[in-house]
Amino acid sequence: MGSSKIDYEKVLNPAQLEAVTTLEGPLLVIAGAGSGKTRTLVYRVARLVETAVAPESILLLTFTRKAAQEMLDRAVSLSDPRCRFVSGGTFHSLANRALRSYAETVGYSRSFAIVDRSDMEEIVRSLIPELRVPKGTPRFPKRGTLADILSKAANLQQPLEKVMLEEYGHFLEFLREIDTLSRLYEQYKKTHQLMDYDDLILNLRRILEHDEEARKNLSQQYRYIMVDEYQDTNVIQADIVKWLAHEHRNIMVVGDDAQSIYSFRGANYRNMFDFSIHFPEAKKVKLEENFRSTQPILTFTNALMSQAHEKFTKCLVTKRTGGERPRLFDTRTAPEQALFVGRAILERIQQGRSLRDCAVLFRAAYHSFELEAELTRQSIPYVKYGGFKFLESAHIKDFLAHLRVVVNRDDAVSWIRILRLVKNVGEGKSQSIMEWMRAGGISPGQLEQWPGIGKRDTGLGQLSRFLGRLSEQDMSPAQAVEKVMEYYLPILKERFDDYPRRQRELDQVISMAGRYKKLRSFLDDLILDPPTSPADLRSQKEHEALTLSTVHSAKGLEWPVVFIIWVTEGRFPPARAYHHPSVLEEERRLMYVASTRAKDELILCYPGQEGAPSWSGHAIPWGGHATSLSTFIRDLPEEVVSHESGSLSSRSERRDWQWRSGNIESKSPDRPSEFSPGERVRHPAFGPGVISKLIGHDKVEVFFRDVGRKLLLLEYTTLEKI
DNA sequence: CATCACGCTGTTTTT
DNA sequence: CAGCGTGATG
Repeated sequence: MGSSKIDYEKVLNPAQLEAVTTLEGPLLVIAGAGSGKTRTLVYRVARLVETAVAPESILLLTFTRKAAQEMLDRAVSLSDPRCRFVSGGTFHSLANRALRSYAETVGYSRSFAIVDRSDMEEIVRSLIPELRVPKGTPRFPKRGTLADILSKAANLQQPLEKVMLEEYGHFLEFLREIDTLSRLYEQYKKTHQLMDYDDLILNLRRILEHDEEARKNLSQQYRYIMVDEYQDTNVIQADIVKWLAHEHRNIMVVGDDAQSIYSFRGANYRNMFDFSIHFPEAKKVKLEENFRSTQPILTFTNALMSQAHEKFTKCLVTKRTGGERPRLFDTRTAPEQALFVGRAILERIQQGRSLRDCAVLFRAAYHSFELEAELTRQSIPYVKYGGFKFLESAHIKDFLAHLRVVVNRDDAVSWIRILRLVKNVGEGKSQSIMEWMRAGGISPGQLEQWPGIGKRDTGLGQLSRFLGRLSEQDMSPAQAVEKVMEYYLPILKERFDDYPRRQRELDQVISMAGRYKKLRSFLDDLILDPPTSPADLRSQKEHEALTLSTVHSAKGLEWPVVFIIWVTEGRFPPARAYHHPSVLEEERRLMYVASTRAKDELILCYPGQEGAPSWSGHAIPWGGHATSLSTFIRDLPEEVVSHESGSLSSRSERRDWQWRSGNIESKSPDRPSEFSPGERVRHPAFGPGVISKLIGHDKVEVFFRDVGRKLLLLEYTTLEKI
């Protein structure tokens, strides 16, 4: 390699070098956290391109598209601009691309639409009446749960009964109904040319299995395949890999069994073990040297994982010297935890850290609500990742639905959405209009010819003419979104009081459309690679801000200072109570992923009040168990993690947060007397109901701050009783 | 069709 | 508690 810009032997350690220079044949890389996995992939891409492999014939499958893009960008700046032409993306985007050519094989048209999770739930909702569940049946699962069950069965490729036995035992009595639902759902998708996330990969596999030509074409197109985060793939994805690499066998998979945290999606780290069964000649490489964290942090994570039941890796070690033990703080209660973290962040800033150096990680998005209120009070800027699905908020879905029906006329979900936005049209009318259109092969612009149209249905005429214009000419995505905005803005204003914010968000979506030539690619990308927050849409400029993130969204990232907050809560159903081994196992992996994000400093905290009430200040009703930080952390020895108290020192401080967080009950004699009618007061939590009780007024005006799915109350004003 | 009062129920993570 | 679904009422 005389022409190489890169001196691989110098920049890579021996294990990495082996992984990078083994270009032919199957290769399994077991890579511990922070062991330079991404680096290895990037260099391998560069190496392949340097050795005159056509970039288009390299496929890099990652967990998110962003991850693929970042790796390819790095490869470009490292070696060769042609690395830009490497195909990178997720299994889902690969499947989408393939299915746009071969959908007929699996009985679909190539113009099928993709439904996201909320669409799926909407379909399920519309099918439930057909199950004839007697009304008032107690404990029939909610649509979200039903969607979970269907999706899990699809992902695990197991019969409903088995999935329900294992994980939804409390719903077994409804097996028949759910089974029917499953069939109805499949049928619905077929008739309306819809595929959900699971169908994408399932159908890709089906094509690879049954369509010899497609298989040939695809495996010839991608001669060198790399899969990142292999521990997070499921059996279907493993099969896809198997088929794609069956002939040429140039397949490299990279993963860390300990970091498998997507079991809820059917991911199985055993795929890592099974790789050698499908590819017996596979070479194995272990990356064990950690380049990220200090040794005390790694000692902690090693201790954590040594208790795991099934594992086949590795002890993490580093050459980095020094560093402090991770610290574990018992903050007594959840509100104190928020205060504690807020303060600790400020301390780090005073010590010269930048906000960008710090991150706070947690298991579920809502766990940071209290902290967010605290950060707002302290005017600490933060960016939050994970949890709330920006794209699934009503106004965005409504807006996009108008485009989706133009691209795919059969997309019933979107049809019903936009029809119901029309005045005087609800569930009933939208359904019958749908059926009439399907039966007569009516085009969107002919909507106003619906025989059932009444004098008051002028809105239908408007919609009809609008859709007619929209589908007439071959519009660019940029023009199309402008047109939709024109039509939709009045509806938006009427339906939402907070329309200025929503309009701004729509403007951001609109601005994305300019980058696309085809409307369909624009819509597909929004579903397959959704922006995680409105902030994400703003130019990707780095903010000088603290990061808050769910552990899931923090995968692959690192920060000098990492806080982990673990919030007290119960678990449901009882069969999966917190002490259940499978829950502990899952939690342990999460904790592992979270703690291996830290470079220099790791701070864990938990509200230690055992059995503390968890939900809205009430005891957990279903007999589940409230727990503080799982015992597998608390029982770690002092040498590994220092146990400290994070409780607030002074009594007055404690009183202060107590009422600020709404913990004082209405009957409490301690009710703050500062409240007087008409006064505007800052208050961090809970809704008007609580406040009313607290202050003894039944009219309050509240001021919310939008923190995603939930609104956080910041201020309120009492109103005089009339 | 839209609105409201009432009763029931309870996890989260993402493509 | 609060979010959701249901059933009754304009």
